[in-house]
Amino acid sequence: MAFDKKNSAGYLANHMARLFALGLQKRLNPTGLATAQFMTLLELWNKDGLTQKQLVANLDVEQATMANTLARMERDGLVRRRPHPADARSQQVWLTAKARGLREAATDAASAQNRIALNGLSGDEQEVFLALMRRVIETMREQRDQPSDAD
Amino acid sequence: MAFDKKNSAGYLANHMARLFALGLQKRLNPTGLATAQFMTLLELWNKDGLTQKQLVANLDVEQATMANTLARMERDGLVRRRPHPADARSQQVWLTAKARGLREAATDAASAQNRIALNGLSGDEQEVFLALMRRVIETMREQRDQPSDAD
DNA sequence: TATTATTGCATAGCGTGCTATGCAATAGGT
DNA sequence: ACCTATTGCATAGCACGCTATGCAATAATA
Repeated sequence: MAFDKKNSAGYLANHMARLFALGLQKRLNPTGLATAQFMTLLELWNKDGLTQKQLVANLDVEQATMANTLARMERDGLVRRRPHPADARSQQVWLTAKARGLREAATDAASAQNRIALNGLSGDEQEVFLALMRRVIETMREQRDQPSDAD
Repeated sequence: MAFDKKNSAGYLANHMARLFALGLQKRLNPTGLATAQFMTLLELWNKDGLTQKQLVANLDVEQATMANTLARMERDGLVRRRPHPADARSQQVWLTAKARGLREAATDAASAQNRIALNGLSGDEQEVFLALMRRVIETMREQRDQPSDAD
């Protein structure tokens, strides 16, 4: 029996994530935000002045990825980076007024995308679906963080 | 109530897909394949000599994305593109012996990644999970393909 | 048949993810 | 105090997704 993509969790996850990203991208268009910028803003709206290291930990992306995202956000006038008062290696990331003003429109866009994507599922099914994704994510994170057979 | 990423299907889908991609990438390393190359090979192992247009339709990616993936695959000696006998605009994509020889190792790698990712779910839960993803994908595809308010 | 529209593909440019690497600042060990 | 480790970040290079655009071949139409 050949490998069947329609029964492959990874294949479906990739396809689904691409569709989510496209939909969100389109809905975020009026705000001028890109998807990774929105993800980062979610953290900063919640707590301003985080360091790059904290953002990396919260969002589970690589440090280099976050450095580039922050550079684009600074270019676009969404954040400013200021030296950390206690550690000259580190910087704190602070929102601009512009970024603070985009919160409602952006979260509305994301909520709309989620609502529409899950439109075909009952309330119970939606809960089950989120819970299953959280469990699969946790499994893969543990797997990743346990090299088990390090050289 | 603030937007909560842990209850956002899109956020979870993105995180999950990144973890799947990383895991698959690592397992595919011995074969030298990249993830999009593997996805494309899945189609060609099943039916050789497809056109770029057919690959685009089967994998639901943009034409330009597939053109670049095929260029990298040709560079890596996985496929050759030959003119279509009936339409000079089109090309057929043919596997090399090298690509044919990678089938088992690559599909084993993907199966292992899927197995480990779903390790924490019961057999029933795995079926439910796949079915829910398929439904959400279908919902978003329909949404995307219905511009509804075209200009 | 000549003109126009469509189709199939390539290329450019960019966002977002990764690994690998380098550098400056801090922390630790002698 | 010095030397070495580690830590925080930036940069380079690449894969892979997207949109926008251009070109050549085919199809459709007047």
